[in-house]
Amino acid sequence: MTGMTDPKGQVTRMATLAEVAKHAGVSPSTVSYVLSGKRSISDSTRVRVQAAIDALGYHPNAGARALASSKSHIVALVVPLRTDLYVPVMMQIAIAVTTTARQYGHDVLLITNDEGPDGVRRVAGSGLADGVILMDVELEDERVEVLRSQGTRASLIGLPADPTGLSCVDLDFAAAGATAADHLADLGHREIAFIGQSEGVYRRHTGFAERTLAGFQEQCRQRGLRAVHRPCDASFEGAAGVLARIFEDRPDTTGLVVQNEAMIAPLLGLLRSSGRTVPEEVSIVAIGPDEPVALQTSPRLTTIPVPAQELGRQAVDLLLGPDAGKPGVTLLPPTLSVRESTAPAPGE
Amino acid sequence: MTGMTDPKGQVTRMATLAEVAKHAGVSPSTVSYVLSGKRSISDSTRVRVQAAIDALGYHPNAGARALASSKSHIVALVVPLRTDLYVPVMMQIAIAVTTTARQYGHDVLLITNDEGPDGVRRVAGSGLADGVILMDVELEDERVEVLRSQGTRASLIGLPADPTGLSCVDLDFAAAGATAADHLADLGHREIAFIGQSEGVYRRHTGFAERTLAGFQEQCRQRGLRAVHRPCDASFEGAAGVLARIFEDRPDTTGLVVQNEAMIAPLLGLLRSSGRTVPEEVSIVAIGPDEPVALQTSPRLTTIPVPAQELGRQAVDLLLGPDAGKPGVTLLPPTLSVRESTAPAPGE
DNA sequence: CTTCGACATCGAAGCGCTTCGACTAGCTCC
DNA sequence: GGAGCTAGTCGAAGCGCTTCGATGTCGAAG
Repeated sequence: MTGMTDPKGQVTRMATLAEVAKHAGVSPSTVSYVLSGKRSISDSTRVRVQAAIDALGYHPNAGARALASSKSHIVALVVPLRTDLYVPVMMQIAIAVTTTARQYGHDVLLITNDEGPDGVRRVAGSGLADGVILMDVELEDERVEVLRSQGTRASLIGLPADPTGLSCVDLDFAAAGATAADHLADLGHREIAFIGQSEGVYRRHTGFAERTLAGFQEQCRQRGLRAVHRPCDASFEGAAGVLARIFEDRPDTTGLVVQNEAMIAPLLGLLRSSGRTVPEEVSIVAIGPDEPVALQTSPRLTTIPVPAQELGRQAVDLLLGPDAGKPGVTLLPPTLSVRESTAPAPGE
Repeated sequence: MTGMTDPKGQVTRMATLAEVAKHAGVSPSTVSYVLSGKRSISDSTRVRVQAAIDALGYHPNAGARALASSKSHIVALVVPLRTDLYVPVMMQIAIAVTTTARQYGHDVLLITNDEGPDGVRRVAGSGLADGVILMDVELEDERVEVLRSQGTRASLIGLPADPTGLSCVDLDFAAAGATAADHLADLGHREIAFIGQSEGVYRRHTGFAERTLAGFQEQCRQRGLRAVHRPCDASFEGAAGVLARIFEDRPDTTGLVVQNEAMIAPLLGLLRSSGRTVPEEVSIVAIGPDEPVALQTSPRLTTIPVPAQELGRQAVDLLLGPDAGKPGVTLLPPTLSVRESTAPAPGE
């Protein structure tokens, strides 16, 4: 950041507020108040100051501003390093967070989880960020403890075991699981299978996977469906093995609920090549993928999408919005987009 | 950032360097030199200061540090909003950039392109970032002009039309296109098709697409292959249409080069259901996807991967490394991973 | 015609850090 | 034995901004 080049190509020092003040013939504090609007300013001076700002190409210095006001106007977004969760959804959330934060005049600092809880400590402790948004929250999450003990402003995308005192937002995955079961039950399916995330995800107690499963199983019970759950690794072989086992164990299975976005394409391929048509013989509900993926397949998928954009937006609102800091859990209701991968059970 | 809670749960103000100095019985400047290592310090004081730091849980204040040193230790990463480029690759780059930057003691600020060139102007002009990394660089890119005129430290992932004075790194896409052609030629294919990005990508003159195509076509000419190029939208119908047209126009086509990651799965599905086996009847080389995708398909894909991780790492090295600031273009040589989607042409 | 508040502006005191001399020992070297 | 070092430390001057009184003006209220 050496400075700007003037029309002659000379590098000039960056303009300061004091210079703007001199150029406009007012005191520095007046310029500051013009910028912040924290005190009333006459139209005439406001115009003059604005002109000076434009003339000098002035940008307030972020460091100085942060020091003086002890507000950095930065939020930290902690993203998982892992690649076993659906990447496009992460990206969508990250982008939604960034654009929403900009609307509050904030920027977003990207923190990867390889620093673990220390990343949060560092960023909050140094005043680099005014607040923290955590993605991929686990049930027992060290980072959450750090946030609590530092009194850091934060909002979580996902639910820890104990959300006391925290702002959280997430899809209501239990309801999503139940909705999927309901949809298949309504179509007359009686024997269905749930193809989930890889074992590791369940072992890590990433809440969403367990909540989905619980909601699904409970609803199956209530609707009298026979259901099995199969974790599934993100590989073609994984999908093939799981699928084969399902139809071996329960040849009459006619409905599949899939919560493993990466496996959708392989599954469809496998079903097709094993001669089972979708949706005539097997119906599929996908939990997780958003529009793009669902529409790229053939047949188009009936889905319960993760509202990535909305999650990102709300996380920022919770952090910076009018009633920021009020703890509470926001669960977004799932929506079912019925497309072409589900149909009445055979013989219905 | 209210502060820390002490063992009794009281919120305490954050420790300052001055307090650390007092606690250690030295002057503030000494503490600063301990932290920065810019002057020699006796072991005994170093130890005492370190003890004070630990005791008080001191973290230097980022804003003050930035103001005093006019270095923010932040780099801005400008990511495209668009979703028509391969998202996982972007994400991998972003993560590689972040972890590499941390090794240089820097953090990463995420800027989305919805601000356009102004985002770059703002971040550089305010001293928020020490440098900028641009992704998805277009041939004529406004942001590049801003960087030039502000004299901002920057490195680009991708190549603008005129890279004079800039540090750039990218995959050698021309070589990648040539390598793909070569591989198919070596296997005896004579009639091949290039399935590319959506028309929009070519229209925007995103350099990589054009460079790939040029390298591919040139090599086809030299090897005496008949080749056609077909842009392809990211939808199932798009893929279906393109594929149908290819085999209508040139029924003897036996090789496909695909530079459109999202379309790989649909294409494989379509080929299978149209009764063309891969690789016995049709060989496929994919340019772009990295490991995960290539291994999730069946058959596993022969690919020329985009070395996302390496691109991210090098972009940061170019920005912060030992000989930062030296302009120049780094083109990474493509690698061909031969897997199961390519085989000798039928009848060879 | 005072008195009071609202409005508009200024001055100065920091915010917490870096950094540049300056200073003190304790050496070496001739 | 004084000149010239180097290593180790300190003090003070900012970096560019925000913010809190203080000050001056003017019209409305009494």
